[in-house]
Amino acid sequence: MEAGRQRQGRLWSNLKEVCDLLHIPAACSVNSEELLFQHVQFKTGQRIHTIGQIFDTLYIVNSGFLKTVLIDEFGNEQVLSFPMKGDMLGVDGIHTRHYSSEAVALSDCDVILLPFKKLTALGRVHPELEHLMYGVMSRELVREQAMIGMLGALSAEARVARFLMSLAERFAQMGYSSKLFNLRMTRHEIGSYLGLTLETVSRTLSAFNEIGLISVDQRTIGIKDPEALKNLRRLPPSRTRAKQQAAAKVRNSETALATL
Amino acid sequence: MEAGRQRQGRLWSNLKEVCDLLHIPAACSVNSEELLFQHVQFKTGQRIHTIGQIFDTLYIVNSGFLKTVLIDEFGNEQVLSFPMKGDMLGVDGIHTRHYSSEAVALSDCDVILLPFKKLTALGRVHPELEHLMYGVMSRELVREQAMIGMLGALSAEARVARFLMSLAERFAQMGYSSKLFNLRMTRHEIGSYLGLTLETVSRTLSAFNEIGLISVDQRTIGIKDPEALKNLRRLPPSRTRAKQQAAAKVRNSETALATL
DNA sequence: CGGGGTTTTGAGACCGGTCAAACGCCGTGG
DNA sequence: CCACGGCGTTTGACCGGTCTCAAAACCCCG
Repeated sequence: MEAGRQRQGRLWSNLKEVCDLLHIPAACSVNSEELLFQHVQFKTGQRIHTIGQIFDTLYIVNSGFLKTVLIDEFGNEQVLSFPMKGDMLGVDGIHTRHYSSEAVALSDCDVILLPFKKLTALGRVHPELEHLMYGVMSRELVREQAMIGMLGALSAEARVARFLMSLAERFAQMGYSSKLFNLRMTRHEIGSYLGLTLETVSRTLSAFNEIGLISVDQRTIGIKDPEALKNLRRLPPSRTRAKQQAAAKVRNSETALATL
Repeated sequence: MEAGRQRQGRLWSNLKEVCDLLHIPAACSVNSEELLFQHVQFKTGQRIHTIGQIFDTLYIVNSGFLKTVLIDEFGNEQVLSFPMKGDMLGVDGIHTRHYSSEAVALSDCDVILLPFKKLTALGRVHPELEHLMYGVMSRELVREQAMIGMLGALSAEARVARFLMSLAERFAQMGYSSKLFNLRMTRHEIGSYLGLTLETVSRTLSAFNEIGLISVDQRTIGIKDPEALKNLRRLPPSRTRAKQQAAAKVRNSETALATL
């Protein structure tokens, strides 16, 4: 079972490498050379896990691009996220012991397996690791909250603009260009992710292109005016503002944490 | 510091009571009579925590109704959830050490404080508790995923219908009537939660009332045709179905978990 | 060179948002 | 006790952003 990490070219990672991948500077007091996590490769179109499948492992993306989807009672896909390097998959399976979403590779991928049992056992020995787990799950939760906020309040154009900028940021983080990159997903998948139709996505991209905010050539996107994209908003709630700006002032008055 | 649970009428809970509240049949091997968690009361309108405030404790609702909201750069509120008995608050604060949302009491509330440090320390001693934590966070994540799916794919009527049914279920769980209950939130808050305007919410409720699906009297809602409400959908994606039903068949072919 | 999937673009319909007015509920104070 | 005012709700009329349906162009790959 103990393997030399390099067998068949990069098949195992130690704890430190996993932490680095998650962007969590875990104080690795662990001399973790001997506890290794297996890598698995997936080809484009393959599924990492499916809905209803028994949960027993979490996944971390080491390279490649995927999507996670919900499938409703009619077989309609709802895209939930586009995980890439450093993202964790499978957390939704913990609660019911079954994955509640499906993860599909949009490109050839390299994924690290984290057997959940093993992980929790380790967490008990190494508190930083446990904390790391909570942190990753919390991060995921915050991301989804932002998503809900976006779906609930922004116009189509604003959603597409933010989507592009968040992609640009991710690519920058990974060391790629944030000015020029390739979309790994179809317009349909983008639309599903953003709560829009593929036609609306396409039209919006064309419009951005016209105005000179971006350049579009099939799935190649060039970001030409990041600031404009970042600040692009539509005025879906316009009347509610005055009231809530007033409320914002009052908000800072008392936080009412009662007697602790 | 050690107190007799009944001081000032029900101010402390032990671990077992907390587990029960979360509907998690935690194998309480813990003789938890001596480790107690404090209750705190909040009056209508008070905030349990605010955005940016330093995170150090999680909360469990023991009684009452609240809302959690995001506030965007213009002061607009986006309602994220309506927590009630048994729900956990504050998980979003773990990642950045600051709460990323704000929790407000919609009625007088009784809330249990779970100091996070204390909790994780306990988790190390009692594995079931640790597992419980993961479970609750995962549950929350699944709930938000469902929310995203709803916002991304359902019509206004379907959203309102589902909202009413999910409320009915919650009330049933808590032992109240699922056929007749009071909304604790305004139309505006419902609209924000569902990604709609308050007018649309109002109109939709009126329409349901006309058709005889529900009865509406201010904030008192009577559920008259649960089945119809449960099955109510609109056909926003109609063309995409054929394709994806076909895909659903293929899906079961091979799950591609590679060589484990 | 052909064929399936993806993308673009157009024309039209409709859902849901916007703006506006009136009503009801309720606590406050004259 | 009633008048008042604030807030939440309802309802109407209108408008516009997105979806729908359709057709054509494009790309990739065999």
